[in-house]
Amino acid sequence: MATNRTDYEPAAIEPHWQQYWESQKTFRAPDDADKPKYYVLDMFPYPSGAGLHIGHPEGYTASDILARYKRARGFNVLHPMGWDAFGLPTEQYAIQTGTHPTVTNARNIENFRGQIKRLGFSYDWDREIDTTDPDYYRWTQWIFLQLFKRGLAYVDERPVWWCPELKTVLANEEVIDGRSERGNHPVERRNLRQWVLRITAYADRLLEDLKGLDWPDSTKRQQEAWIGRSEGAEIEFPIAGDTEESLRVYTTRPDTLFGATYMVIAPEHPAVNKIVTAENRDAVDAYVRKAAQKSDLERTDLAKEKTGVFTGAYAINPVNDQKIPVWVADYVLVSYGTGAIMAVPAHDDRDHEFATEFSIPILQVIENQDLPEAERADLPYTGPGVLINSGAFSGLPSDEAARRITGTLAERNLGRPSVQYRLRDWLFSRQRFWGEPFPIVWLPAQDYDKLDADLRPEEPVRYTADGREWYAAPIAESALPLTLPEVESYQPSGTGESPLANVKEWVDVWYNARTGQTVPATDPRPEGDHWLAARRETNTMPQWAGSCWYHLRYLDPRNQDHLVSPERFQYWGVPDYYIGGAEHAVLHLLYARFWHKFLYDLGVVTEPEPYKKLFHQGIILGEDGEKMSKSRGNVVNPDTIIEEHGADALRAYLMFLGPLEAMKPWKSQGIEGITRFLKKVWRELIDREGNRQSRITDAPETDTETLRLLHETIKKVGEDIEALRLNTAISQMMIFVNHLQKTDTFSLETGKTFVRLLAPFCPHLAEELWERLGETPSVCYAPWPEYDPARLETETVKVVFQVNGKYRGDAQVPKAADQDTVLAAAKDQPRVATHLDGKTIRKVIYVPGKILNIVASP
RNA sequence: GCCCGGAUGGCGGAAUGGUAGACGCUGCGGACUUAAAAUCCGUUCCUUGCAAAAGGGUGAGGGUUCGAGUCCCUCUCCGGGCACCA
Repeated sequence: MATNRTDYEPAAIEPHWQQYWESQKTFRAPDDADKPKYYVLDMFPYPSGAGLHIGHPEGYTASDILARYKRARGFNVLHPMGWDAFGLPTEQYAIQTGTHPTVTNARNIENFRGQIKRLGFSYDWDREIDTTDPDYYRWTQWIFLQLFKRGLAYVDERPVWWCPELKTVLANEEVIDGRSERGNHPVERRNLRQWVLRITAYADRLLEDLKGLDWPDSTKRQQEAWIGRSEGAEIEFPIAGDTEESLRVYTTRPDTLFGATYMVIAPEHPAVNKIVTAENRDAVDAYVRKAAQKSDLERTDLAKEKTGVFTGAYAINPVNDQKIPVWVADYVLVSYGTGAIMAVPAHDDRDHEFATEFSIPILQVIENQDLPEAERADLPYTGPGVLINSGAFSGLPSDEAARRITGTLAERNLGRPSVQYRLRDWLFSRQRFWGEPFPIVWLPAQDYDKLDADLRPEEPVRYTADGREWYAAPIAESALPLTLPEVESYQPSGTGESPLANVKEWVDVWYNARTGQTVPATDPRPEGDHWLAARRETNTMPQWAGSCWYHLRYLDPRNQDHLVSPERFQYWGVPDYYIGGAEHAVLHLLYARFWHKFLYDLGVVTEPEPYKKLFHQGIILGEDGEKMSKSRGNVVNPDTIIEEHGADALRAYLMFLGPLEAMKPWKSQGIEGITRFLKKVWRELIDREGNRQSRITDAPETDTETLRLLHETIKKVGEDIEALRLNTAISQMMIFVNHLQKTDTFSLETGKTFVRLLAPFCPHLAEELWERLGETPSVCYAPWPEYDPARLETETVKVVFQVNGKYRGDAQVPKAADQDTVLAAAKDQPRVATHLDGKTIRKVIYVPGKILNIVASP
């Protein structure tokens, strides 16, 4: 079965074993195995036209090593791969060339799959999934329907990020510094009707459950910051004069309420129009218009001066009945808190800047008495302290004052404790063709009344356009998947509508108000008055949708009745290890947690978190130390490396570069060292005729040093794999092979043990050697070697001698030697003696088996 | 501005508070060869020294300790995240 090559020729042995694994289905993960399960998940790739990037095999090799190791450890390992294939590049290619995205997608997947297979990863290809496959997105749509029914999906006309270049709206998470995350195009605000998912309903749980996750700290912190929980109070400020109006503000510092010398409301705040006085209206209107035109980049640019206008209105401070002016300023965001603030210039940097700019009084109400007298009046001061100028509350520490002021206001129904989140609801619709269609139709108001109760969401979802009200109604679950129609043009309209809106024969349907079934409007209307004329939703879902739950579909990829069957989930559960890039820290990883928690609430899964253990592989830079990019011409193509050095060498080298999580540059010369190592492994085991080396004996290993090093290597490689310290695992294997090279003879058992250690890293070579050493394939299921702790022990140990902390020699001493014996041995050494000469020993520190430090002074 | 992470030879990196530089790359010297490739051996932190050895050395400065790359404080630089969220 092994190849007949006499030399190490990866180009011959790698395809051979890849075919073997494929034909034998070596990595098929049975669902009914009588073994403990282990689920290793990779972040699945977007199959771009550019093919595999070197960053893909980095993470995938690490997970593959873990998967193969766990298999050898007796686990039934689930290690799947699939395609996150909806997305803009494929659609843009379709726009440019007219090629249907399905065609491009199939071609790209074909290419990716081939590249991945050439790397020898141990995926169970029977479980391959593709988010654009109707059998897959049927369940994405199904989950959406459940969200819809439970009131977690709604439409909202709201200012959203619109990217003129991409001709679509983007989520907050997809906008970085006023530019699109994908493509780096400028974005602007537009008011559009959008689907939104109520992720904020899960904010507290998403935050709370982070604590129990075994994730990189930085990623947890990023999610924590993104959710941005803050505790404070909402306070009611009545508007002065003949009006019932009042402004509600949110503040984290109710203790500074006496220092509020003005208020600010956001330009978009609905109260602006109601409170503005006649003489100020023109100026306010102009300001509001201007603010609306500003991009958020302009609005959030810290360097710029604060702007705002006075509304002419005054509000009453509920604690002291002071009249304070109400301003409109764009430094207050309508989308956070209540869209209005009480401004305390003495104790807030931003308010201080604004008050200084517009000559508004600044009143200190907090004093930090830990500061020297001279500095206590330095403003703004934003820390805690003791209240001053605050009526009955003066003299209280700020934290206690905050509680008492909130309590007093609550009694008068003018305030209450409040928790706010920075997290906004998730903007979930895109004006694109290449995405999951929403399983939703729109009905006019009068028809919505005819809708069966079972089809109605908890709260009606509706919007108004051209004076008519439209209501959302769900398509029957049994009618899923709702597939994408054929279209003639993929060009977005640019008006905020998807290309699907142009496909009349798809959009217009007869909708059954009892069952949710639809038939095309081009067909005759079916019998019965419960068949209503309806329009399909023409937006599609964002790319994140499919990846929110893919970890579940791998468990049961062909199930036609369930997203995942309870039995399959019962056995496989959620991934034990999830490996992927840190760039998804808040996007995919937050969305997926949200959907998974929702599925948990539905009872589809019985675990509240999808990814218990997460690891981010670091970025591999180009040889010049810069990020790889086509324009720099420093891109390393995995295919080229495989041709020159083989997949095993590429895998091992990627792991050997440095710590998996670190950002590190690629060096073409470095891979030579790995190639040399693999050739050396071959040569130590195989002679020139391709047979087992004659110096390998059948007898048990007798050389104690070989045995000790072998067991040390078993221990280190195993422990390092568990911790994904794969670079040092490879170092240890190199040390071992260097040792074998120096021995005259070693046993067959020693050789076979080493091959098993090498197998997760370089599986092709390991299979080949395994068979040539007389075993039958596959090495993948050969049990992982156990190390014998007794073999690691030596009779004597090396103790380092130090005088005053400096190395002055060492000696092998019996393990149980006591301090006096070792001290005597040390003193015997001339080098130690020299440094003790003329000195008195003040102290001796002896760490058995490690070190003997003699502290001596004249 | 705030919050993280990092800084070790010519390079990638290794080191439960216990000989800093494992392993690999590169360079240099040598062996084998007609020659080359491949392979093997030696050497490769700096200074002094023929050597033995001595001194210095993990971004900078201080501290804790018998002993610090590792722990603590201050600072510099680099990378990442957040950034008017009241």
